[in-house]
Amino acid sequence: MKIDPDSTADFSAQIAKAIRDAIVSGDLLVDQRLPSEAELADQFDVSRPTVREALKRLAAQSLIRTQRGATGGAFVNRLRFEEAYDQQVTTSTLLLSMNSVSFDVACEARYALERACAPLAAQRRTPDQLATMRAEIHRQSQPGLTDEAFCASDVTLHRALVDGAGNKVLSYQLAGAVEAMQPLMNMITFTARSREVIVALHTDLADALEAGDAARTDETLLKLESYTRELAHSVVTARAAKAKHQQEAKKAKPKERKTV
Amino acid sequence: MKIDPDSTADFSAQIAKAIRDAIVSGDLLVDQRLPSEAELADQFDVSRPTVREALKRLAAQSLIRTQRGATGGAFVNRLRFEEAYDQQVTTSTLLLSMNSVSFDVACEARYALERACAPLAAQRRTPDQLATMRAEIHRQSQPGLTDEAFCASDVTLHRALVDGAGNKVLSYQLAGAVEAMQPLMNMITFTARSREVIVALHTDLADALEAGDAARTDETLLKLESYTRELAHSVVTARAAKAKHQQEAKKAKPKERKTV
DNA sequence: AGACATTAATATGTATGACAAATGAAAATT
DNA sequence: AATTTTCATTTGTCATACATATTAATGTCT
Repeated sequence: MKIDPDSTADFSAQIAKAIRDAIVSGDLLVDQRLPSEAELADQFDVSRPTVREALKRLAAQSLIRTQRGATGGAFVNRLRFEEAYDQQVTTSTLLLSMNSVSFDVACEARYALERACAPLAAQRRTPDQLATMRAEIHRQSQPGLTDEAFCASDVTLHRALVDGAGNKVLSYQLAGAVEAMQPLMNMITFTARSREVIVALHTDLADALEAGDAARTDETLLKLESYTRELAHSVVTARAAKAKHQQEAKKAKPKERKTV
Repeated sequence: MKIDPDSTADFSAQIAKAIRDAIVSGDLLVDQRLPSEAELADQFDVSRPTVREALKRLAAQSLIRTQRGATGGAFVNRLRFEEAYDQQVTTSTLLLSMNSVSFDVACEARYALERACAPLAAQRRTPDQLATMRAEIHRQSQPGLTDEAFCASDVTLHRALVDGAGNKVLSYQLAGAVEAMQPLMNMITFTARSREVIVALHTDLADALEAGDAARTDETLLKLESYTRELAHSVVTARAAKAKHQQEAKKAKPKERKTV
């Protein structure tokens, strides 16, 4: 194992890549122990801090875990779905917030993916998952609920729907899409009227799933999607109108400064 | 900013988490410069190597980028879809290979997701994307193609289908699902007959997309899924039969050792 | 004055050496 | 035989130094 001193990349990045490739290619197996930091430093002909930086990079991706002590060291980590979830969610959340993804695009993606689960969920959803959905629907109908709590409950309900498909890979792939939407959803102010509509649709959704009716599930999701987009749109136009109003007021009395 | 010396987690992990939270919460904005390593070391009351390990963790997740020189430092990185793709693909690939996910489960997830794109793609696919699909279909009909090249072409074709939905979020979410399947697909040996069938189905798929026929696109994808699963199943049973045969042969002549 | 070379300052990248702390295995003791 | 002690190994952390890249300021020459 050697690295290229002329490469533009850092040594630690090159070393991390070399080890990562070895893991992905199956050269290093799960739970297998890597050489100690000192040995790696020898092999790659770099210092120990440099090796450590490389190992921390891999640890950040959950590719290895480290253990102190006599029989310790760095071990190839069995990547679990739960760990992968978390990374997916943060990555997806940042992707949406940093790339000015419109609400419509994100919403379309989310419901397209959920609808992909619908037929499977109608067929396989467990009583437990159905109960989770009913419980969340009940919570959503409570009057005192904050908008954030309402959105969080919405995410839980939709996660139950996705998990209802009984396919771990599907659940994993959709976790990001569903949860990453939450910050965008949180920007919506839910009126009593809109909550009522959403709860009704959620109830339809649970009913359709309980009946094992894939077509009705799909229809309900379509309705939910269009209603959600309507809601978001009305929020956006309301904000724009408000901003315009404030701007005109400012023009009329230019002497007044911000009192925020 | 302070860290907990009594925590079980490494200092570098704690510092990475603190900075990551600041980025995710919007406390640190895109392209904003972090304090220098020396300043961070002061603020967190740790040494510079420890700060560097934390920064390398964040760099591994593409959350920051670093630049050398007088005006250099660590900057909050705008997470691009392309970078996120790569991480998604490696993560998904490892998830599948390390958790003994069955071909059926992965295949089901993949086609469920692709079918979610189908109606959108039928409506929006660009001529360019259609041309890509046609070109790959043509390549797949070449006789000299290796199995690996055939699978790679398959991935390219399906990526074009997914991208045809014209939704970046959707494309990103599905990149992992589609590409992560390739190693599993590579295990299939394609006979001339099976390639013929697949190419025919791919042609149907392109035709349906060209006609903007969502229903036919969906049907074709369903056929492709069931055929793919049939193929995989036949491979598995063939292997099992072969293994059984070899085992019996071994039993008959126990003196023979492995000659591999 | 303007163009170019020099220097200095700042930051990351890397190396060296040291010590602390955790951990398990071997050795010593009861 | 069971328990305690010792010890070797390995990661975690620190301090310091130097190399290198990059920019800004400075100086020099035409």
